[in-house]
Amino acid sequence: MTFDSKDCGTCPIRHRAVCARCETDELETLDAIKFYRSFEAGQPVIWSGDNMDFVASVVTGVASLSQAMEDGRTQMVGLLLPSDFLGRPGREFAAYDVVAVSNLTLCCFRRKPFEKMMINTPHIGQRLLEMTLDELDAAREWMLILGRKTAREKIASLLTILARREASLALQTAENGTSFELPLTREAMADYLGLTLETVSRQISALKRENVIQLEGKRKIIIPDFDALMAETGDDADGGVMA
Amino acid sequence: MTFDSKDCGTCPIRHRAVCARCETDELETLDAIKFYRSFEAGQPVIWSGDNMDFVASVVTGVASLSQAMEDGRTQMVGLLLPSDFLGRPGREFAAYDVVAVSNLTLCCFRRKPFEKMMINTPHIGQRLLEMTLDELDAAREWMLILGRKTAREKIASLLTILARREASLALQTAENGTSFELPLTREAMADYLGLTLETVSRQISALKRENVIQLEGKRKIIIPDFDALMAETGDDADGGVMA
DNA sequence: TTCGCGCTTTGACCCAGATCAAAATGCACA
DNA sequence: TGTGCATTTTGATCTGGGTCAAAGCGCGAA
Repeated sequence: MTFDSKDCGTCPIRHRAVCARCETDELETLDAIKFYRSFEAGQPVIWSGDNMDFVASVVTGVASLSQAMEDGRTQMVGLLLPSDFLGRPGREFAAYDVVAVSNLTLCCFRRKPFEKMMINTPHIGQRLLEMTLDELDAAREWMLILGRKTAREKIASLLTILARREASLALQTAENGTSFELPLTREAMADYLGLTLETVSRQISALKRENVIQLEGKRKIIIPDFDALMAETGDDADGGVMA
Repeated sequence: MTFDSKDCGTCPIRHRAVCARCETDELETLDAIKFYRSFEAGQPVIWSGDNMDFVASVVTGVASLSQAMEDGRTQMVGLLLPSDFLGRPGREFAAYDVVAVSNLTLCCFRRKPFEKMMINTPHIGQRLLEMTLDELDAAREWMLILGRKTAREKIASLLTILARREASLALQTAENGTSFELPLTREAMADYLGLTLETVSRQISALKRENVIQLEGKRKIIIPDFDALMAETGDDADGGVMA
């Protein structure tokens, strides 16, 4: 699937991506250095160490960043949803393995001209700083999950995070409980949470058995009572929303 | 200990902190909104949720950022060494507990004027973006440690990280192996690594027994063969230095 | 409609690291 | 020079989640 429209005006992530603050003329400059690339679910986008001559915004779909050890142990270190930014200005080689988790469309910018543009287009740098600070906060929440939570709390936390991000993108606060399509395989969830896929499967079964969640097929999650799920995450009762 | 000098010219972190790129006139503007604060080892700097009307650079000493769960489980999510930045422009309340791990001196900037200054002093925003991207990379390396490494690998990784940061600050590449003062208690190391303090103690004893490291007192670490320590981290043989 | 192949679930067993408990170390201060 | 307290070490035991193994699903291709 190729993303046909080159028109930022109809772009679904126009107001959230790295270009969110750009004026019309700035968008035109960006337009000259941009191109779209699409990947099918499961396809690699780039491997750690590869030369990376672009940076990009996720337009649709989900991508993962992960780190692998020589013996095969793998830890996911980033989960990129629509509007998230991929790559680092000034970095020549990819630092992580990037994989398309679902079908994926990227809006890519040639790296060199993008870096040049950042210098005299403060809007881009400002927005990128905001997004990076948000990612750092997310990484720190994730570190608490990895370091201190039980397997059950990890699963509940992941479902909570996915449900919330889903809700913030498509603003359907569902009538009868929340529900969403799970974009990750059991193995990807395990790599996210620092667990094995067997433990992920067992904990999901347990949450289902206790009716904290319901499954429709293998991939659709229904959350009858969001607070009940929250209570399983080990986090403060109040959504911990603070700043 | 109060930091007397108001003179950025003699500041030990002048060239690495958020003000690294500032010109003389910009330093003067910063000077007008800055003040120094000192904390003794073990003292809290601020608690999560507190109003935070400043941001700051660490001038000397070490501070930790951590998150606590209601039941007391604690995960460190940031370790701030000299030149590291504390706080987030635009954020009114602290998101983490900040504690002085050793005696600590901060160069604080009043938050509101600092935010205003960022708008028309691109050097500050640019430098902060760089530093934030570096922190995000560090957080992602840390996530691999938390999610996938064994206790022994975690300890070896932490010692490696501390030794490297130490080396980059004070450039003494020691004649006969590296050595450095361990700024963390066993409990702080456990909070960093997602372990218990008993496991930390046992693994350090094991590394000492096998002569991978030596201790001088409880806190001074001597690394007779840095490569031997590296081999225990589980990371790629080549320092994995890549951009 | 059956075959093959990912993905997922479930079971049996094991072990790294947690937990609980006690002793050792070391240093500030009287 | 000893007392008190925080920190660290070490030991004994327990357990959550890993490992190994074997079925269950779907679902797309033929």
